[in-house]
Amino acid sequence: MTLISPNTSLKSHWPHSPVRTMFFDINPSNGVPVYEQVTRQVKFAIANGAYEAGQMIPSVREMARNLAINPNTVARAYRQLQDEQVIETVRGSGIAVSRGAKAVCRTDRTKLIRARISGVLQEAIQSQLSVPEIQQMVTIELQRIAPQ
Amino acid sequence: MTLISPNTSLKSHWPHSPVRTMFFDINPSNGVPVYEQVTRQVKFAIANGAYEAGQMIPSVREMARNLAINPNTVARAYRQLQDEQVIETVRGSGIAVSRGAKAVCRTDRTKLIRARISGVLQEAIQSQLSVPEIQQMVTIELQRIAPQ
DNA sequence: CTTACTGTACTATAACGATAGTACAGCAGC
DNA sequence: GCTGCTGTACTATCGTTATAGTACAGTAAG
Repeated sequence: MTLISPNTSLKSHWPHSPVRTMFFDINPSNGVPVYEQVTRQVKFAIANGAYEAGQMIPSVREMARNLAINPNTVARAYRQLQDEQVIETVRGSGIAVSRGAKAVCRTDRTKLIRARISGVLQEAIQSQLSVPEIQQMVTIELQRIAPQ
Repeated sequence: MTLISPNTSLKSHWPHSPVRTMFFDINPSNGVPVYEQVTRQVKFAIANGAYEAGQMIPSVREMARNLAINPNTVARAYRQLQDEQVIETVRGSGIAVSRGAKAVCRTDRTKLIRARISGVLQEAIQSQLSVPEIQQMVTIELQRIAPQ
């Protein structure tokens, strides 16, 4: 888990939001490509309001340093986010969150999580575990992860 | 989804179980390596009793043909299962399910599914979705996958 | 013995993800 | 103008996964 603060030392062509902090968690041996983990977590951060529209996000090199990954990997993630209109580049200055980003990211977040849940449940059903067994596993694990 | 019948045309040094059928589902673009999908599903089949101890499982080449994948990939999966003592090779004849396999596979199945569920739930929590939201998603998807 | 199947062991190739390093154009601040 | 940052665009290398093809030793059945 890495602590990341949005970059506020540079001006964009939009007004800035107040400083926020965001937690990122990259797992290189996860099966999920690192660049996808980055795009996903930036989207989640925007969905949560950790990054507001117009705000600058950490530079490619800074993000790479913080996550202990290669700048090229971050650049690839940012390129993808840019293709999806989530962020806009201000050449020479940095990268800013787009205007409509929050709504898009909230939708994407729900879709992504729902798809993952669906996949796991399919796998569980296919492995011949009973529905009550699966429900119990979910309940116990959820209790363990998010107590109370 | 591919229908696979256990190979009963060959004799092993153990008595045979009656013929069973087993469903395999390989997704090449899943993020999960194909050879791992094969090992996992063979384990699940043994856990379910679809393959009993002493019974011969489909040959490398037959499995590859049925799943439309490369024989080398199947061989790699079988090698891994052999390392884990789940199957034993009878050179020239084929591959048989080991004696203690079922218990091992049942344990492994539970561990694997539990780990996947835990991972997804962690991701959901980390993405700032609320516990009730997650519970609702699980309920709905489970209902959709395994109705009634 | 011959034939046809087994598992196993290579080599080679391709695709993809990730890293390392270099380079260049644009902007901010001094 | 100079310095230091920014994004972007390469090239090269490495490891993993998957495929294709070939080869060889062992077994079963005729």
